[in-house]
Formats: sequence, C-alpha cells, structure tokens
Amino acid sequence: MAQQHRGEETRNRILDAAQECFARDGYDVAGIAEICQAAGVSKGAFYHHFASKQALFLELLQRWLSALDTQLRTALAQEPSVPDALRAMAVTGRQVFQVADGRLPLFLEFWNKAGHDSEIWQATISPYRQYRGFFAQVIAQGIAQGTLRPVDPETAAMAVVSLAVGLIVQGVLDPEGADWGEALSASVTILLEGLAQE
Amino acid sequence: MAQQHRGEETRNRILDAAQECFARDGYDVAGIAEICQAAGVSKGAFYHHFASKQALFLELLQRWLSALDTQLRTALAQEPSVPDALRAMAVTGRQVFQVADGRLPLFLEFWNKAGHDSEIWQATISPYRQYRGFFAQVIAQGIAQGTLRPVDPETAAMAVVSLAVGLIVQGVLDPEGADWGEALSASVTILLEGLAQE
Amino acid sequence: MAQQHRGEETRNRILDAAQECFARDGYDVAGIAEICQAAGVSKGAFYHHFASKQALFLELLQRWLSALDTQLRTALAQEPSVPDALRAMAVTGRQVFQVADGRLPLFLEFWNKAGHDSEIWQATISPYRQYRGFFAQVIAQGIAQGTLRPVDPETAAMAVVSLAVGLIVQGVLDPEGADWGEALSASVTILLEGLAQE
Amino acid sequence: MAQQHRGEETRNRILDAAQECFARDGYDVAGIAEICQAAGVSKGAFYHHFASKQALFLELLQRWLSALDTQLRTALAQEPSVPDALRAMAVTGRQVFQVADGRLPLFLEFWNKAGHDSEIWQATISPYRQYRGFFAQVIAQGIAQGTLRPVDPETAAMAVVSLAVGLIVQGVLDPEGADWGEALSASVTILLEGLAQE
DNA sequence: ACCACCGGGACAACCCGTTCCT
DNA sequence: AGGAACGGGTTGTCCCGGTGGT
Repeated sequence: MAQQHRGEETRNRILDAAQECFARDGYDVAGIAEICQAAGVSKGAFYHHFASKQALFLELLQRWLSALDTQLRTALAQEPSVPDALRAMAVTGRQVFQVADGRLPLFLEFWNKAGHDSEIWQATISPYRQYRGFFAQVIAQGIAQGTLRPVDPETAAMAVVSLAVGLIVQGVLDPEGADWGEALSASVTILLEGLAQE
Repeated sequence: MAQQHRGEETRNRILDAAQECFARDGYDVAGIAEICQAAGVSKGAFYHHFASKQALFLELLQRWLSALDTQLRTALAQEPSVPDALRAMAVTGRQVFQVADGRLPLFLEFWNKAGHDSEIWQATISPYRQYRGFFAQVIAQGIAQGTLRPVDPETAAMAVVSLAVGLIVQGVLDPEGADWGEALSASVTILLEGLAQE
Repeated sequence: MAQQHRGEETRNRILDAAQECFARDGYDVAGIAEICQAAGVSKGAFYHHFASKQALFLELLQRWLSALDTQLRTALAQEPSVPDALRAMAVTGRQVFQVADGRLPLFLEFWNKAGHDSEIWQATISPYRQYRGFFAQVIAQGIAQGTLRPVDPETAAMAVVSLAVGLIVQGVLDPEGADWGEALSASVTILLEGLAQE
Repeated sequence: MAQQHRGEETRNRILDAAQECFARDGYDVAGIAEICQAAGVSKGAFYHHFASKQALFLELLQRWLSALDTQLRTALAQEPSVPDALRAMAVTGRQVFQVADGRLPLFLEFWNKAGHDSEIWQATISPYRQYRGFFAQVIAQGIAQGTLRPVDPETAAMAVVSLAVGLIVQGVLDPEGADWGEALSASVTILLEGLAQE
C-alpha cells in the first residue's frame, strides 16, 4: 500500500523531469538516460512505469490538455458577458505564460511531433478541435447576446485560436522580445474591437 | 564548367530531398542516409557539398526567409493604402499555403529547433524581428495616413504576426480542418475591422 | 499445510509454463516476465521458488532425466531377450515422440546450453554417460546370451544412442517431414539386423 | 579496387570471429560488440557489411552447407560401389570432426535456432531434406546394384542421417568422451552390416 | 573537383534478470 | 507472495572522416 504511493511519486518525478528535459532539449534529443538522471531514478524504474518514450510524451500531453480545459471552462462560467469572458481568458492566458515558464517550448514540441506521429496527432487534434468549437460557441453566444457583431463564429474562433497559438510560438522563440502576457491582453483587445458591437 | 553545373544541380537535389525528408519526418528523425537516398547521391557527395546536417538545415532556412522577404516587400510597394496593402499580403499568404504544400511543417521544425540551438535561433530570430518591425512600420504609416486607428504599432504588429504564425501552425496540424488560405483572409478582415478608422 | 500445497502448485505452474516458453522461444529468448505471465504469478513469487533462471532450467532438466531413466529400466526388466528389449525401448521411444509433443525442442535447448554452461553440462553429461553405459551393458548381455553378434559393446551403444539423438533432432527440425516414431522403430530394426546373430 | 579487397577481407574477419564467438557462447549470448572486438573492427564496419546479427548467422550457415554439399558429392563420385562410397563418406566425416574442431557447436546452434526462427528454419531445412534425399538415392542405387539389401531407401536414409546427427551432438556434448571420428566409422560399419547383402 | 566505399565510435531505446521492502 | 526499483547490457543507427578512383 505504501508501495503504491511510492510508485506514484516516482512516476510523477519522472513526468516532471521529462517535462523539463523535453522543453530544454526537444523530444528527440532528450534521452531516456538524461530524463532518468534528472528524475533520480534508474532506467529500470522508468520502464516499469512507462512503456516507451512516446507513452511518456503522450501522458505529458494529456496532462497539459486537461489542465487547459478546466481553466478555460471556469473562465467562461464566471463571466456573464461574452467579451468580458474573453478578456478573462486572456488574463488566464497571462498566467499560463508566467506559470508555464520554461515549459512553454513543450507546446512546439507537441505540435511538431503531431505532424510526424499519428498517435500523437490524434491526441493533439481532438482537443484542439474541441477548443475551436468551444470558442465558436462562445462567440455565437456573444452574437446572440448582442454583445458581438454578427460575424461567422467559426472564422472568428479560428482567429482567436490563431492569435493564442501565434503568441505562444513567439513567446517560445523570443521570450525576451516582449511581455507576451501583456501582448496577449492587448491583442485580444484589438480583436474585440473588431468583433464587438459598438 | 559542365562540372560546376552538375555540382550545382546535385546540391539542389540534396536541398530538395532534405526539405521533403525534414518536412515528413522531422529534423532529428530524418537521417543523412535517407536524404542521400531520396536525392540519389552518395554520402560522400553529401559531405562534399555540406559541412554537416545542421549546415544543410540552415541553408534551407535561409532559402525560405529570403523568399518570404521579397514577397512581403513587393506586396507593400504595390498598394498605396495601408489596409489594402495588408489585404494584399493576406492574398499573398494564401498562395504560401498553397505553394508550400507539404513543406509547411518545415516552419514548425525551424521554430522548434530555434529554441534548442543557438545558431539556428540567430538565423531565425533576426529576420523574424525584422518582420515585426516591418509590420509595425506599416501600421504606423497607416495611422499617419489616417487609415488606421491610433493604436500602439508594436502591439498591433505582434497581433498580425501572431495571427499569421498561428494560422500556419494550425495549417500544419490540421490541414483538412479548414481552408486556411481563406481563414487568413477572413482573420485579417476581422483584425482590420478592429484597427481601421471608421 | 494448505499453504504448502499451494506453494507446491505454484511451483509446478511455473515449471510447466517455463517448459512451454523455453520450448517455444529458446532459453535465452524466453524471459522471466514471459514465464511469470504464462504461469500467472508475479516475479516476486518466481524468485521465491527459484533462485535463478538457470536453477529453473536445471530443475526442468532433471525432471526429464529421471522420467527417462525409469522408462528405460522398466523396458529392460520386462523383456528377457535383449533384442526384444531393444525393440520394446523403441516402442517406448515412439511414445516419447508423441507425448513430448511440443516439448521436444527442449532437448536441443539442453544439449546446446550444456556446451556453454558447465553446471548444465555436468547435469546433462552424467546421466548421458549413464545411458551409454546402460546400453553397453545391455548389448554385452545380449552377446553373452548369444542373441547378438560379438561386436564391441561400447561402440554399438554409441550407435544406438546416436540413432536416438539424431532422430530427436530431426523430429524437432522437421516434425512434419516424417513419422518419427515409426522411423525410430524402423531404424532400430535395421540396426538390429546388423547386430543380431543370424 | 584495393578498397573492395579490403572490404572483403574485413567481411571475412567478421565471419570468422562470429563463427568462433557463436561456437563458444551461443548465438544469443554472443554479442555484436564481442564479435567486433574479436574481429578487430568497429560496429560501424560490422553494420556496413551485415544488415543484422541474424543475417550474419544465415551467411555462416550457408557457408557451412555449401562446403558440406561439395564434400558429399565428391565422396560419392569417386567410389563405384555404394557401400564403399558410404564408407568413404564416413572417412570424410572423420575429417569434419577434426577440422570443425571448435566449430562443431555451431551445428547445435543452427538446429536449435531453426526451431525458433522461420527464416533460419527455411535455410536449414531445405538442404537437410536434400541430404536425406541424397542418401535415399544412394541407397536405392546400392539396392539396384545388388550391394544392399532391399530395404526402404527413405527409412535407411533417415537412419544414416540420424546416426550422423547423433554423433555430432554427442561430439559436441562430450568431446572427450570418445574418439568420435572413430565412432562414426564403427557405427557405419555396423549399419552396413545390417544393410549389406551377404 | 566530384564521388563512392569503407570504417569509427558514441549512443539511442529498450529490456533483462535480479534484489529489496512490505 | 507482490510489486517497485535497479543498472548493466542488447541490438541497431547515426553522423561523420578518410582514402582512393574517375
């Protein structure tokens, strides 16, 4: 029983170490040995918990996605007006930039690998489509409320998601180049200017 | 003399094959042997033309950047009004999506590797900053013209670039998910709605 | 006491599973994990019952040898005439081919490993020499009886054992190639033709 | 040219080293690294010449088989009377025991692996069946000549092959236990006693 | 100058038999 | 008897230089 607890903890140590190594070196370059050393476990322990490097990666991915999902939903639930909700999400996003800190490159890693590996692709694409649908729904709701202009919700959702994705990529590429959390807020503001009913 | 010509062609064959292999498998996974086979040359020939795998990659990168650069500048030069110029760039972008076709994943590859390798980073980041400056300048010009609202040009430029980058990433991830060329036009329209002087 | 019984049964389940795995995959390729899974026990249980993989293998070997030993001795005891006894052994051998069924490859595994591992060699060689001595004795007895020609008993014994061994190997290699039980009878018949007093 | 010669020699060095290592330690236990060290080449060189460990093994097998084949055919061609030819082969066999020296265990290795790997099996079984057919033919010829008794050639061939195989196995197991070359001659003599026309 | 064969080693992921603690 | 952990060892592959022919 105490065994199981210890196992769980080891598992988490590996997960954390992997997150760091993947973010720093990239999925392909980071080696199992490196991850194990960072986690302070042996390779045997690693393969006791994970079937393969890819399985570990997938698990990391799903961690991220579920966290993101709950964040977005709570932001929506708490604000009655849709523009306010979107601004709230932007604020949430700022935290993402700060919290994810060194972990931000993982996004690029995920997206990149999704293009080369069908299993990762499936795990990435389905929640991603979900997000797009989520924003489309939010925007449609805003139009119904009369707080947003009558644009095509799908298209607008794409724009929103693109903005977020693009900022993440820039944030990874050039972390010192700007305050990306701030940029997110500002960009959303501009976008809302284009979307909101005057 | 004919030698030189042949050498040049071999070089290009390698470059093309590499583009394809990197796009399909990713930089780390694609092997020199694979590229050589796709190009129909021997490894000896490869290392005669390129110092290393990374050098090849950098050359590919610079190819892309110079092409992109000229595209943007011509789009700007031909349209007097700034909003029209931006729309013209969006049209250009549509072509990028169609032309780059299978080569689109290379972007992700570049951005991803830039985060892990300082040499690639330098080659990537400087033109990227240039683009941002370029758009900021265009937008400032638009504000001076009175065709755009008085927003912060730097911020707006970030938004524009983010939009483009985000659409590319989505286009790589989910090529069938939407008509991304179309989405680019529509997104720019929405953004301009938020930027343009009424 | 029920504990002891359960332990004994677990032990046998492991032994049986190991026999199957070794026969199918070979000693080196078959893994402890595989055997444990086939036996439905944990690795902890395995190492509770056996000190090592090799110890398990040795135990399997000795199982076989003791069974074979009793078979041969009873065949001899029941037939007064030596040629008849040999023929009776051939009949016994037929059963071996049928019974051992999928287990036949274990022989090859034993012999093969005996050449590389001194402990297994000792466990294999001593009973084997015993068999040779046994047959030599039987043949000497036949000569004394006047039912066999005056050949060198040692040499003849070697021929007999070789025949048996060779048929087993062929039976493993090419199970569908012939009816090896039948072949054993026929071969012994031919050999006896060469040995028997006219 | 000189290149090719060097490559061929390296290849042979690897083959010889592998033969030794496989004979000493067994196929599974012998490692590529070990073989490379024994051959004095790097792993890069190894995998330049052989696609895999198994490919190397198969090549070793075919070497052996072709050598054996020619030996048997020449022995047959030189002796007009079938019994004499068989005795000549026995003599040839003596040489095999002496020449193959430390390489004898390879037989067991081949036979053993053939049972677990279909590719090796096919490479082993077809020449083996050929041998059986060859002996059956020889014996049928002997019967036609009137130098052998009218036995079933197929069965007799099985007995002959079994004898040979069995002696090899014994020779591997217990090299010091007897003079196996001598034993081969003696056994063939006994067998011929049973086969030959009086 | 260009290319092809050959070779070098480091290192990848994965898995193994085994031990320790409960 | 159970399951977590260990760490060394496996095959295979990679990127790259050297050497010599065209």
